[in-house]
Amino acid sequence: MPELPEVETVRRGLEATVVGRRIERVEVGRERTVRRTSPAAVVEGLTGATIVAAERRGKYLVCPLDTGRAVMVHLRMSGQLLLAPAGSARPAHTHVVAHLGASLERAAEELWFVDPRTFGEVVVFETARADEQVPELGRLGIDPITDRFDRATLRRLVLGRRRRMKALLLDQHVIAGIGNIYSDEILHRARLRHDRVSASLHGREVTRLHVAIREVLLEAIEAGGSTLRDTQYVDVMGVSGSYQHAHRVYGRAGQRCLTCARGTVVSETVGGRTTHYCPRCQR
DNA sequence: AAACAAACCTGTGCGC
DNA sequence: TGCGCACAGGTTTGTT
Repeated sequence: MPELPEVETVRRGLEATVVGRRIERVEVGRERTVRRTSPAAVVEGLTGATIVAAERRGKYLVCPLDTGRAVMVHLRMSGQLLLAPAGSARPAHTHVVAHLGASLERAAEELWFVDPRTFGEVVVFETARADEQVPELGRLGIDPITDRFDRATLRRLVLGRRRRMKALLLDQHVIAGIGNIYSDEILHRARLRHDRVSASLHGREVTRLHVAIREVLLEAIEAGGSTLRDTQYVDVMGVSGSYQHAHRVYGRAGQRCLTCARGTVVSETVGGRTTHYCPRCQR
């Protein structure tokens, strides 16, 4: 479910609400969620620690603690982090609960990790040993909303290999954070077909792609992400995003292309993922 | 090197 | 209304 814009929205929510607060108590209700280590490791690693920051790397959330450790959370398909008043009734599939002490601004609260499909993960790791304990963080590609992601960098990433463009955008080792919704939206804005071979892109196409990646992701963050009809994705306050109303191809199969007004949006399965595009204005 | 399928799970929406 | 099936935002692993 959540891609870079949704994870960034969650990160901002955490930054505004839980940074600086102490974790007083932790409950782990589902072993699978902490499968990397163990329930005891997560309880012991979090209890008594103060959250120092809320960071994002691609689709991963990382919160450094004041203990030399950090907690990594990946929401995968159906994970949510929700903030609630202490003692609130928990929704089904609440697998981890962190009890947060009161701060000057906020009363005592609970931070819930809710995840029906249980693909999501919570890992407490030692910052100094991140390479061995959370190796995937070190393998992530460049984050596309940072200043380092300039046109020259993208050009090198695209022209240096022969990958179909959609597969390239989805590869977290190349660019970190783009998933199925935003790859379709980005390629549509860049007017590129999903099956274009990366090394075949011309200079102007690289420029269009660079602009499209940044614009789509930044606009989606501005809108608080995309919440599809199953409302799986919400921010830490339980609020839905609104970028789904700005989608131009995702979920619009059979409908008129909003950009060229003449083509019809097509949906087909590519590499196991549903792919939407306009065959008329994407080449 | 790159493409593909399967695996991990549960919930929802659709057709009949 | 109920049932069964296809499908879903991600990532890793193993095979072609």
